[in-house]
Amino acid sequence: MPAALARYPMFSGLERGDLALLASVAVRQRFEKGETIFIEGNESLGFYVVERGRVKVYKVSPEGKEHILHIIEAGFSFAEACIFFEEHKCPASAEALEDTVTIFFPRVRFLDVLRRSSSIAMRMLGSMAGWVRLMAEEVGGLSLSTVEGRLVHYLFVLSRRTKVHFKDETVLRLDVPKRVLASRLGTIPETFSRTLRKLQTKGLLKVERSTIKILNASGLLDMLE
Amino acid sequence: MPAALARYPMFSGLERGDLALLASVAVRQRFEKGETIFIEGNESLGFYVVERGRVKVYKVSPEGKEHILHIIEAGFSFAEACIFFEEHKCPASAEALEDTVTIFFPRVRFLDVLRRSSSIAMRMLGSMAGWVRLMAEEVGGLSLSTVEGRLVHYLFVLSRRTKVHFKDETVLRLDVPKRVLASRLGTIPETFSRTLRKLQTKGLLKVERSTIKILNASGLLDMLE
DNA sequence: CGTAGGGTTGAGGTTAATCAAGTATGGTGG
DNA sequence: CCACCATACTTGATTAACCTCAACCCTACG
Repeated sequence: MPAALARYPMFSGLERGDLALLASVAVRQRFEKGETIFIEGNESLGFYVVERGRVKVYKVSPEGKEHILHIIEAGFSFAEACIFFEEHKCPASAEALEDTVTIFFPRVRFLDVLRRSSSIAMRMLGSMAGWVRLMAEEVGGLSLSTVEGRLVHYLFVLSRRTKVHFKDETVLRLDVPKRVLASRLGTIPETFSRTLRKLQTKGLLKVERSTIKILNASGLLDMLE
Repeated sequence: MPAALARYPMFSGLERGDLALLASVAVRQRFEKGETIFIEGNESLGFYVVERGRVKVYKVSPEGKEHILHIIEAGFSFAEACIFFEEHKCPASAEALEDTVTIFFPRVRFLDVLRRSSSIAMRMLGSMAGWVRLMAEEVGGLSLSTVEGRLVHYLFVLSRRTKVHFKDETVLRLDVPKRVLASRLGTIPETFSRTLRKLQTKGLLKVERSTIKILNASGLLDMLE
């Protein structure tokens, strides 16, 4: 396991000893598609790195509506912050979007690891900082933009993540059901559908099932600025 | 200076040696009311603890509208996360809301401090985790609530911060101009004003200048659930 | 007394949620 | 292969929230 941990961005480049230390507390966990990993308000037990599969982190409003904060792809971590809260209560819930394998680091033992290795602590700081930035952008985006703007922004980010250039004729594949995407963008499937159609009507892109072809990249990007 | 640092929640209870280490890199900085501390996109130079005064952290939308993410009160820190970003670019801007004194920790020297003291690193992790939680709540609140809900929530948080009980006849003092509050709640002064009036019409509270008297605490709290 | 800034109010338009109904799509059992 | 159903998605009509713009009020202050 130690060497395997180095494959994850969060741990890559760490010394052998650090990796061994991490491995000594790591536990592999499996979740079926749709299975709950933890629920908002419950005690945080530790943090997770996704080895295979995909996880959604979400909050539920008082009225019962679900809003997805993040979709965690294989290779990335989540729930780091929870282990540092005084009452270690999770501020959100997590559920496997597909059959998923995670590497789990139990809270108390992992806190001890952090105290012992400043290299690992620094990685953790970097990882948490990434979350802060992401959420800062999220807050900015949510409060300042329309659904249309958020959707275009999502497509742009998606293209970077899949490492394709965002230009005319580029074809993007929506990797999650549209209703999940709608929740991710803070809206509902109906509005999502209509927004996609509007962009299509304007000739900016073409939708076919779950693939989207960019027809006018500069036109789309103009909407972000 | 070392002993003085222990007054801040972030550093309280640290050993003498850690405090000395911190003090050796700390620098006191002064900002006039309205003065910019840093601007989104610029390189992060370090992180700050507010000794006196108040600071707003905000983002500006493409259309030029400002949205305040946080108001940092005396005693609290901000911009921790920025020093860990690869390109260390600030994801938001900061400006003094009044004459302000900060304790500034330069990035490179502070990173060295973190490597040397795991106690300080753990404090830093705790502090960043606090930001993650705050922003998670913010995202939840922004996307799931109406202005009315956010306003009531703000009043509730304000009462906790000023350590008064949130019940009938409680008088709260808005400690920032209403237009700042509007921005903090992700709206504009007009809507803010109307929302306040609506709550008043419903007999839930009474507004006089910048003080608010709670008339029906349970009625207000019902709106959050 | 005039002006400026913060705040409030009104009319009108836009965005997006809700409710209700319709159209694929993809199994599953016969 | 087809009838059936469940689920995902789409579309339309209606409604509520809230932003925009424009005007107005009030207090402070020269």
